[in-house]
Amino acid sequence: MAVTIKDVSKDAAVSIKTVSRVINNEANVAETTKVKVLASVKKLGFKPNKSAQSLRSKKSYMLALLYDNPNKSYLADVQSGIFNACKSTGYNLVIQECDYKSNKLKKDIVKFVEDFRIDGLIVTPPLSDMEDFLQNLDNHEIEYSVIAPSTRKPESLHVSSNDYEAAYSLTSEIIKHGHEEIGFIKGHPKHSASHLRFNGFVDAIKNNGMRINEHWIKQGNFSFKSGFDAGVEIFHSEKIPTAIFASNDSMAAGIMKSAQMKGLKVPHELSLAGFDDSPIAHQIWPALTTVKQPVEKMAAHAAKILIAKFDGLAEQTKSKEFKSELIVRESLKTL
Amino acid sequence: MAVTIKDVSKDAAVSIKTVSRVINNEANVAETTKVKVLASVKKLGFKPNKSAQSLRSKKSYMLALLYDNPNKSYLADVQSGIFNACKSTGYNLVIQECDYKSNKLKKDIVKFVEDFRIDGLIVTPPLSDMEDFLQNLDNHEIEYSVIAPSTRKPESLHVSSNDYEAAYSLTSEIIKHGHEEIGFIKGHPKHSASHLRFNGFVDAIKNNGMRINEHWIKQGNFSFKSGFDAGVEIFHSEKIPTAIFASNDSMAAGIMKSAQMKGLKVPHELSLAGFDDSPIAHQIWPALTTVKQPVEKMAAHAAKILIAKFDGLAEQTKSKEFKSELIVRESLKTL
DNA sequence: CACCCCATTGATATCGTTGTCAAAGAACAT
DNA sequence: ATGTTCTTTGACAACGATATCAATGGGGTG
Repeated sequence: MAVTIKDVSKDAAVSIKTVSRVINNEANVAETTKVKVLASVKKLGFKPNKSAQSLRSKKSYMLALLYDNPNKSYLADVQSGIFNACKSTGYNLVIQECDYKSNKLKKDIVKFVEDFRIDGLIVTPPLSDMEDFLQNLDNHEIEYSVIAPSTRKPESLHVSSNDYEAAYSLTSEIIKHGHEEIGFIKGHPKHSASHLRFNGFVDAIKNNGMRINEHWIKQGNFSFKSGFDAGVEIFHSEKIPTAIFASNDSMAAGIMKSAQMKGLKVPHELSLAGFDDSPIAHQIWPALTTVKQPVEKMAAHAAKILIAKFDGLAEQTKSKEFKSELIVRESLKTL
Repeated sequence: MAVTIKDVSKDAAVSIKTVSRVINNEANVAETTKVKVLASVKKLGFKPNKSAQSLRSKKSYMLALLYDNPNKSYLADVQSGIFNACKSTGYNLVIQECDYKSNKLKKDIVKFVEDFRIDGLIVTPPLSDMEDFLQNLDNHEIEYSVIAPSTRKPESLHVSSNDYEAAYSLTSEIIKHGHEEIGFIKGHPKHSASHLRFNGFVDAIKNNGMRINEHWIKQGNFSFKSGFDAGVEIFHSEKIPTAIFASNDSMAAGIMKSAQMKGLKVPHELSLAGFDDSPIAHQIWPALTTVKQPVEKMAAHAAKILIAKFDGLAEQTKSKEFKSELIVRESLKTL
């Protein structure tokens, strides 16, 4: 039924092995032979049988995405990016949900990789920030690529974003709008992005000669509820800030809810900013000023550098930092 | 390195083929032999090599999820459900984004299935509502399971939800809250759920002896923007309803935005209801009254019935209708 | 011209499973 | 006791690719 290498080899009048060489891009194949074989491949519509390749070559052609992140829209974007990157390469993706708090995690993942013969992992926050977890993968010689790691060893495969700079410029933007009393809601403490964003905020405040009011700095965990709770706390105090920068959009939405319940008008009485540009950022009113990261592109690149390494093309596709984009919307008012 | 059938066969002192029979649950294996083999399998931690199985048996052990639905949270839930169902079975999932409007769709999907040797498809709305598309799969003898199909042939594999009944009871609930002037935003016309929900609304209105005001019935397409636009239109007219039922939460959120921009207070001056219980439903204020469908469970079941068919267990796992749950939140006010 | 080297190619074994088919033994009917 | 059928088991081929290693031949060197 299906076209096999054998059919191609007959059509091109070469040996099976030569066809194999061509489709695997091996060296030492004469250019004329290559052209001939590729013509036959195209003519017959040949697609190598993944199972046979995998069985013989011991590669599974499967990547796994490791995540423990309740943000569905982030997950969807990451997946979408990886799938697109895989599409043309013959690799497949499986998704593996994790529990970063589990003490069996390290063992479980090693077992998972061995059981399913996964070729490589793509690791997302907060797992990407757990040094011992990554070290364990190294120890077991498991290949992986990291999205937004806390430390970026030059030899590791990773993609990162400029969280610090983005938080710095968003904060500067808020200041430019005339705000001097600004609150901040920190993200999940296990995510390195939380610290980068906070540091960006702090430095922007200081470099503008302003001071931080500790009462307006609250610990959140990226969830809507944590933002809501932080808002309730802040609005309970006698003096409230004129603007609040939340480390992500969900928390900003939470604050907005608590503000609206308190009768505070956004942005007239309180300006708000988030981070991520999740769908919710423009599905509430007023729409959130935020920072958009190219999550899909980052994820795609994370997959690409991993695959490039497998295919021996590591030189062409390297770790990279992506730039975020500031999006100013209605929730930020000029004082 | 890895444990193979051969190792197990030696340990259990039977032939390779007998081990194969046991792990595939084939008939005609003596009970004592079976026990013996399973003990060895467990002892050695044997896991069959998927590639070898696949190569020999011509099955890929891969399912594909077909979707063309911009709702990320819905997609995430569907995926999550399917992955969970696959986990214990040895099947894998690949995700395939489609364009339901493409005239090459039918051909593309057939090619996709053949190229990747996909064992079966899981089809989501709106593809699940395209009769000719499904018919084409039948013609090519491609196995599939449908989520929320418009017509439910008894012999087809599908899972459905009680959209009509849920819309009927949500509408009744709104009426019970004292509303007599109720608007409705229809969903995407290609989704059968849109019509089911609308019919449920219409019948509830009529059975309560009330009348429909055509000016308050607007066509949407499930997007936030279509809800927003519908809201703008409705609020532009001289008389506005006391409540609006949108066919999903995104559109309800869109209406809420347009209401708030118009200065209308929800729920004091306008009650709102959505459908789906997406994250946004409780991330805006006031939180939306809505209907929660067990999307994850439905998707898991869709995968299960498909896999059951492959494994010859079709009798045990059948097509099924799932019940939705009414969730009343702040956006619905008693008049 | 003889020699060696390297680029190119192919014959054959092999990956780990399942399919095919036949054999052995148990159970049952005649 | 004999033939027939059914259950249980195993030997061996096969799936479709890649790995290994040897063969071929053109080009360079002394």
